[in-house]
Amino acid sequence: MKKVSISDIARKAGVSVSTVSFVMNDKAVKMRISREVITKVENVAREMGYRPNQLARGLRTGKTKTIGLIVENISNAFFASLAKTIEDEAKKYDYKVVYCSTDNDEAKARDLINMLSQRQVDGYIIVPTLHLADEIRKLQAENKPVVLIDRYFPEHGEIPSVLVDNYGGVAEGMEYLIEKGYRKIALVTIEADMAHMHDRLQAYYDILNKHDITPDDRLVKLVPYGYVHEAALEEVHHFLSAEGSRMDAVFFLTNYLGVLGIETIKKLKIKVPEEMAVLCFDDNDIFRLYTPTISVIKQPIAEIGQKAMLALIERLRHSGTELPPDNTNLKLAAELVPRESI
Amino acid sequence: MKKVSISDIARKAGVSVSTVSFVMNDKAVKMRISREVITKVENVAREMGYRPNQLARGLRTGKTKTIGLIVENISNAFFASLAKTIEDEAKKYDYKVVYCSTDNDEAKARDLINMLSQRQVDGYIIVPTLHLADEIRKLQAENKPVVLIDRYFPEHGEIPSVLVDNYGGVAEGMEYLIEKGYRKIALVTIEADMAHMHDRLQAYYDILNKHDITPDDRLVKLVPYGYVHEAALEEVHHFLSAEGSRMDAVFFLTNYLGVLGIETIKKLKIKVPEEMAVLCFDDNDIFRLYTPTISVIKQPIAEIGQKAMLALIERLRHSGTELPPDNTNLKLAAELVPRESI
DNA sequence: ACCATGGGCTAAATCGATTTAGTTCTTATC
DNA sequence: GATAAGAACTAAATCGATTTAGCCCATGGT
Repeated sequence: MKKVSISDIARKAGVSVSTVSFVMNDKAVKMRISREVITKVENVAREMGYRPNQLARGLRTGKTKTIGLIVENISNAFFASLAKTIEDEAKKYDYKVVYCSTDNDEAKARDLINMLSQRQVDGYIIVPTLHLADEIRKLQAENKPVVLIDRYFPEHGEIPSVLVDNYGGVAEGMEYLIEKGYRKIALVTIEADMAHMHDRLQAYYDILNKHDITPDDRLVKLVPYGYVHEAALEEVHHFLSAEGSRMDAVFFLTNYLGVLGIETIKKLKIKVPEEMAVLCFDDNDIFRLYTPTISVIKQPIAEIGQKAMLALIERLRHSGTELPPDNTNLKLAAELVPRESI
Repeated sequence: MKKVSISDIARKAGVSVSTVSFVMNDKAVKMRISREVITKVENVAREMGYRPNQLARGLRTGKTKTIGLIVENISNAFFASLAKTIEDEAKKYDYKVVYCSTDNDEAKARDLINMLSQRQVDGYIIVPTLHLADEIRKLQAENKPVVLIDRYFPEHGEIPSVLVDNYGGVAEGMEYLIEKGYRKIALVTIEADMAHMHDRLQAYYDILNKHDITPDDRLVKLVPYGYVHEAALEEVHHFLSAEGSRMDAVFFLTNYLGVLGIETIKKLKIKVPEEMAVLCFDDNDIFRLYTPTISVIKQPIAEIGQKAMLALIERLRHSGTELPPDNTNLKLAAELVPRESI
C-alpha cells in the first residue's frame, strides 16, 4: 500500500491538485472554492487517509516547522528535563523538536549543526561547546535564528542566550555557607573553559574575598572535561580523601559532579554536615532523597526552556524582513534550596 | 546569504547539475566523469560550502535516513538512557534519530506517529501505548518497518519487539526474596493494562504459589496510570503507612514507582531492610546511592537499544523486495543486582 | 567511407507539495 | 448588446535534489 499524495486525492475527487491544496490549507474560501467542492475534497482526503508529505511542503515553502535542539547529553537529568520542557513548549507554537547530544565534543557539535542544517530546520536552540561561535554565526548569516541555553559567549552578545545567573547563584550559595559559619569551603568544578563555569568560579573567589577569607588552592579541584565516569569518580575520590581534612564544606559546581561527590562521600563514610557540609549547583532527584538531603542551587529549568523558546519564536516570526526583536541575553535567577546537608 | 544549491555549484563550475550530483554521490567514476571535472566540482563545492538539501533528496529518493523513536517520557532516566543508546547506535548505521514522548497518552501517540509519518521517517522504534497496535499495523502496511521496545502486543507476534524478560526478572527477584526468608512480600505496580506489566504481576503470583504462600490482596497496590507525581506519591504513601505492618518486604515494579517508594520510606522513617526489605524493577542512580543501597532487577538497556536497532536496520535493508528477516520477538535476560536493602 | 563502441557529459522527468497567473463561465451594469 | 466584474476553478512554475535516457565526439575496425 503506497502513500496517498495530493494528486491521488485530486484524481479521485475530480478536481485539480491546486484545488486540493487550497482546501487542505484552509485557503479554500479565499480562493473561492465552492462549499460542495470543499466538502467533497475533505471527504475524499479523509477516506483515503491523506497526510501531506512534509518534505515536499518544506522544500517548496522553505519552512519545516522544526527546530533543532543540541544539548550536551540527553541522558543527563538536567538536559533531559530541559529537552522535555522545550518539546512541550514547541508544540504550543506548532513546532517539532529534534534533539541531539554533542557529548561536549567540538567536532560532533559541528557535525550535528551540519546535519540539522541539511535537514532544513527553521531554528536552533543550542548548548554550545567552547569553539562553536563561528559555526553559529554562519547559521545566523543564513538567516537561521539561534538561541543559546545554559552556556553563552560573552564576546558574542549578538547571539541570543537564556541561562541561569551563574554568578549570582554561586554567590548566594557561598554567602549561605559563610553565614552558617563555614570558612574552609572547597570547590569541585570542571575545567572552567566556558564562560558559564568561569562565572561560577569567579563568584566563589569574589565572595571569599568579600569576607576576607584567603582562598586555598588545595581546596579547589578542577576535573578535566571528557573523563569517563570512572576516571572522574577517581579524581573526586582522590581529592576528598587527600584534602578532606582541610575543608569544612564542599561546593560541587555541577549536577554531575555532585553525584560523583555523593558517591565518594558515601564510600568514604564522611558525615554530612558534621564533618563536611555539602552544596551543589543544580538539583537532581538524588539530592532530594539522599540521607541527609543535599542543599542545592536550583536552576529554573522550565523557565529557561520557555524563555528560550519564546525568544526563538520571535526571531522565527520576524525572520528576514523586519529587524529582529530586542537583543536577548537573559540571566534568570537561581534558587537556593536549603536542605539537611548544611 | 542564501544557501548554496546544486545548481549554484553547477553554474560556477561550468557543468550540469547531473554532473555535480554524480560527483557528490560518488557515482562519478561509474558515470565516467573525468578526473579534472571531479576535482573541479569538489573544489567549487567545498569553497561554496555546499550541503545537500535533505528534503529534496528525501523527496526524490523516498529515503530520509531518519528513524523515529517514540518513548513514554524522555525525561525519565530509563528512557533517556535508552534514547541515548539508540541515537549512538543509529549513527553507526548512518541514521539520524528523532524522538518524542507520548506521556502514555493514546491520542498523543497517534499524533506522533502521524507527525513522523508526514516527515517520512524510514522506520520506527516505539514504546507503544495500550491501543496502538492498529496504528502500527498501518505503518507496516505502508512498508515502514517498526520495532517495539519495552512493551509488546502478545496477540500481534508479527510486530517485532525487543524487551527484557519481564516474567523472568520478577520471578528471579521473588525467588531471591523468598530465599532470604521474606514471606509477606508486598507489590506496588501500575495498572497492569499492558502485557509487560501483566507478565511481571503474573510472575509475582506464580512464584508465591510455587512456594505455597497465599497471596494477600491487601499487599498488592495498583497505582493508576496518568497520576501526577503528587497524587501517585500520596497513593504509595497511604499504602505503606496503612499496610506497612503486614509486610516484611516490598517489590516496586517500575523505576518510577521505586523512586516514589524511596521517598515515602524516607518520610515514614521505615528501617530498611530490618523492618522492610526493598526491591525494585529497573535501576536508577538513586538506588545505587541511597542509604541503604537498594537491590534491583536491572534491565539490559544497552542491549535492548542495540538489538532493536539491529532488527530495524535489517528490515530497512530488506524493505520491499525480498521477504523480511526472521520474526524478531526477543526477550533479554534481566540481571538481579543484590544490594543492602534485602 | 561507414558503422560500432565507448568515453564524457547533459537534458529532462520526477518526487509532492505551494502559489501565481490565468481561464472560463455567469451575472450585473449602462 | 457590449463590457466589466466577480465566482470557481486550473495550468504550470517552482523548490533542490536523483536518475534515466541519450547526445556528441573520437577512435578503431572493415
